[in-house]
Amino acid sequence: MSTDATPQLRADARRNRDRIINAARVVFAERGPEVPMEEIARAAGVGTGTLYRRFPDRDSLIRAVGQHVFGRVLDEARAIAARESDPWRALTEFLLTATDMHTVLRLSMHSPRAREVLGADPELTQVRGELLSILDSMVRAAQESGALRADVSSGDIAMILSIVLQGVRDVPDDVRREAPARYLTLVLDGLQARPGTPLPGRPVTAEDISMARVYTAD
Amino acid sequence: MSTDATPQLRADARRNRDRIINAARVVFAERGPEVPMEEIARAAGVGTGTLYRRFPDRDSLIRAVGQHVFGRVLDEARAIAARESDPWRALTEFLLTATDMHTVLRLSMHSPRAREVLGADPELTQVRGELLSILDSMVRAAQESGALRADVSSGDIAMILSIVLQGVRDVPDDVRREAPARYLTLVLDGLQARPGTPLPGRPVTAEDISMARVYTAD
Amino acid sequence: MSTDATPQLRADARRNRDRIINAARVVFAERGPEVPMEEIARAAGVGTGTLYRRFPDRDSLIRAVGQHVFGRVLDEARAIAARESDPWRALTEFLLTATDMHTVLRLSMHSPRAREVLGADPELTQVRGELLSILDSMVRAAQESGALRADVSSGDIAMILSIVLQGVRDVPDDVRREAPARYLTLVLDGLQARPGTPLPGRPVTAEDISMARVYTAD
Amino acid sequence: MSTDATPQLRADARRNRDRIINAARVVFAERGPEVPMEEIARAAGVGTGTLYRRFPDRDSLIRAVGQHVFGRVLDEARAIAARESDPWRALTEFLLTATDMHTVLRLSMHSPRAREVLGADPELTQVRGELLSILDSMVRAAQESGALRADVSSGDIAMILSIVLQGVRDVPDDVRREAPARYLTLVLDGLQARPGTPLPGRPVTAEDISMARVYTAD
DNA sequence: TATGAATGAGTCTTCATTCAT
DNA sequence: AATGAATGAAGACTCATTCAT
Repeated sequence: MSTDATPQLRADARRNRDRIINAARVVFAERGPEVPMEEIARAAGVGTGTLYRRFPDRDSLIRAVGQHVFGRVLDEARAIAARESDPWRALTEFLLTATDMHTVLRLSMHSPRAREVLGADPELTQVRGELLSILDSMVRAAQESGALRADVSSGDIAMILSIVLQGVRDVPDDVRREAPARYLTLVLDGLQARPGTPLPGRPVTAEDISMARVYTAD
Repeated sequence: MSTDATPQLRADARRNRDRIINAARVVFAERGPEVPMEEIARAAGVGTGTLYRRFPDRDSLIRAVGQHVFGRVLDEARAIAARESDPWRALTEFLLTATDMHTVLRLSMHSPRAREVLGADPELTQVRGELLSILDSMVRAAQESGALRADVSSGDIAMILSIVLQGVRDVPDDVRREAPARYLTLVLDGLQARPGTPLPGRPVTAEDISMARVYTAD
Repeated sequence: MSTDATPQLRADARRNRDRIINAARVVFAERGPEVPMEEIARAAGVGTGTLYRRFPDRDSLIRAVGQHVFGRVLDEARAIAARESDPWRALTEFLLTATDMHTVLRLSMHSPRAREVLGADPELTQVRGELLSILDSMVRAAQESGALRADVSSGDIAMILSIVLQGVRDVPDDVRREAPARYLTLVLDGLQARPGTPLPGRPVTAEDISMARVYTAD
Repeated sequence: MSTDATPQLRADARRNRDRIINAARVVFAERGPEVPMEEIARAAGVGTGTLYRRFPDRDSLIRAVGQHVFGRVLDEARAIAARESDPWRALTEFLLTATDMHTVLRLSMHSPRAREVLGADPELTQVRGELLSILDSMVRAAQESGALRADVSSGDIAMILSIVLQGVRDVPDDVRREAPARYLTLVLDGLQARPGTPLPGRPVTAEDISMARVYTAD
């Protein structure tokens, strides 16, 4: 975990904090970010009072969940960048790994409320920046190696990832589980097209989306 | 418009109904499907009493918006099917047209609540069925013509469409406007790959998603 | 009534507004300014929703009660100033009238909360300013006529009034009812003492208490 | 100190108890008697657990503060009665001393809650009784000596004291500090008026206020 | 014993829906 | 028929008090 803003905490309090974040992650995913706080408390096995002691309001809980998840993605991105020398494989692996890891986030973060809150969090903004910077390196390397078409930029990739991560619902379980990887693979084929169909619009750079929430396309 | 559940209505009442649906479409898009009803009434320029006379509760308003938008997509799909003889062009055009037409819907329908309501509406279910059937014909024809790779099915296409329609936020205006067409084009390149990378999972058929809400991947 | 910030209101809404202010005046007096809002609503014979529609939070209700009561005192002060030519009688009458009229306020306004809220209200600040200015004229005239000792100023009078208006509790009803007039009369005797005992401290002017809440000494 | 309900206590526990009472006295004065218990604990430099070990609930803490302060007034009253032979000077000195000593109490005790709790405490009732009895002697002696007007009784004096002790706020510091002595002096001048203006109401006796809380006119 | 974490009842406040005007 | 006021149930949040560390 890359981010950790809570220095010292009694062992039991620490444990509760973790349980709450995990419960919130799951419950937000299932019921949206407006679920009654009591539901989250119940899922975490604590009283509402404990929930509020740890997170003084809903927004701060949303922030904590966001930081938790983004921190994990960042760790993963760093590991892949360090380990994988082939540029196309690094990019591919990163996208698929992120997909695999964060089925959750794509569900958690759908709401104007969540977007606003996360967008205003400086800690999260920084993590997102680092993530984009790693992605940018991967994209450039893959283009230099000739594996990736030239008319896209790292912002495009981030957006595609975020879009695909939205996921689908109300389909058979196996379909839902496979969907992100399946459609990401399809897009990756499109990204290798040489020459591909001319793309409408212009390449979207990392700067373009520095104001965006990478994984929260909506 | 294909669907219309409210046959006779005085002219002014009719006008109110339309204003409300349009206001709701916009306000749902901007503020999510949980906006206070009063806000919708205000946007429509009517009192809450009038809103409730026309739509007895929030769900019925959500349904009406859904029917309105789906109806327009269906009309368009029929027109394209009738007009376009080249299968790949028909498919492409349909997807891009749907993209263009429904920036709105993708914003409106993100919530467990909306999903449930729309999923339970028989009228909407039927429209969706017709839409899927048209899409299915287009997909088969495109595969027979050799333009479309064989390891996907019409359910895949519907899901991809629904995913891309989710759209993005917090990016420059031109980027947001172009995003659906841009990434759909990219996917279409992937869909033409011969041979493409083997896709994980299995083809998703129209049956698979008959329980799904095509445009509400969330 | 001197202050009225609420222009047009449907007849029934107006009636409810008045009932709420009156109920709040009484209930604040009896139970302090932290009574559950529901209690006030019940006393006014309305639902909590109505209460909140009219006064979006507790503070705005406190403000409304304060304005209501102060407005009535101001009206009375003006009437006395216009009617009474003898300076000492004017002062005396004003103090006793205020006493008589506002048994209520002295009970309503005891709390840091109430003080803060009322102190921050510009409308109320202005009414208080006018009141002080009228009182100041009365005090100067009474001193010029020789009826009032010279070592006090209008701020002193306002403070004394506010102190006496605090009232007492847990005493027989007749005692409580008479207390303000009785002790004010006693003070008035002290105010006529020529020469009186030298007073510790210095005369308190209207400026000194322009930051104070005249009737809310604590 | 006249009253002490907690005989044996380890030195450090004793120290904690005192710190808590003093902190409560101050914090009640500043923030009213409904301040969160945690705030009092913090001001005393202890944990809430310690606070509750010493005082099982808020009421018992209010009682302890009341006993503490009243005890000190009683000690003072006894000393004055023993030391001062001139009746008017004894009365005057007592009133001004009480004023000087208890700026605090007048702030602490403004709330229905506090009143009720203190009124129900037998220990406090007894202290108050002794205090009234001393005051009664002083009043009678002063009237017999001719220094004090005859149309008042000891209950009046107690009430006046309690009223003046309420104090004022939001005025310059020097004014607030001097206010009780200044206005008590004014009243004392009124109390010497021979003949004074006829007072409305009737003399208030010690019996009349035996149910009252001397210092808690509110 | 001192601490501060956990609990949950009590209030405040919002807003979907009903109803008087 | 249209309006906007009234209602009250639902959910957020606070804090007195209890309890594990």
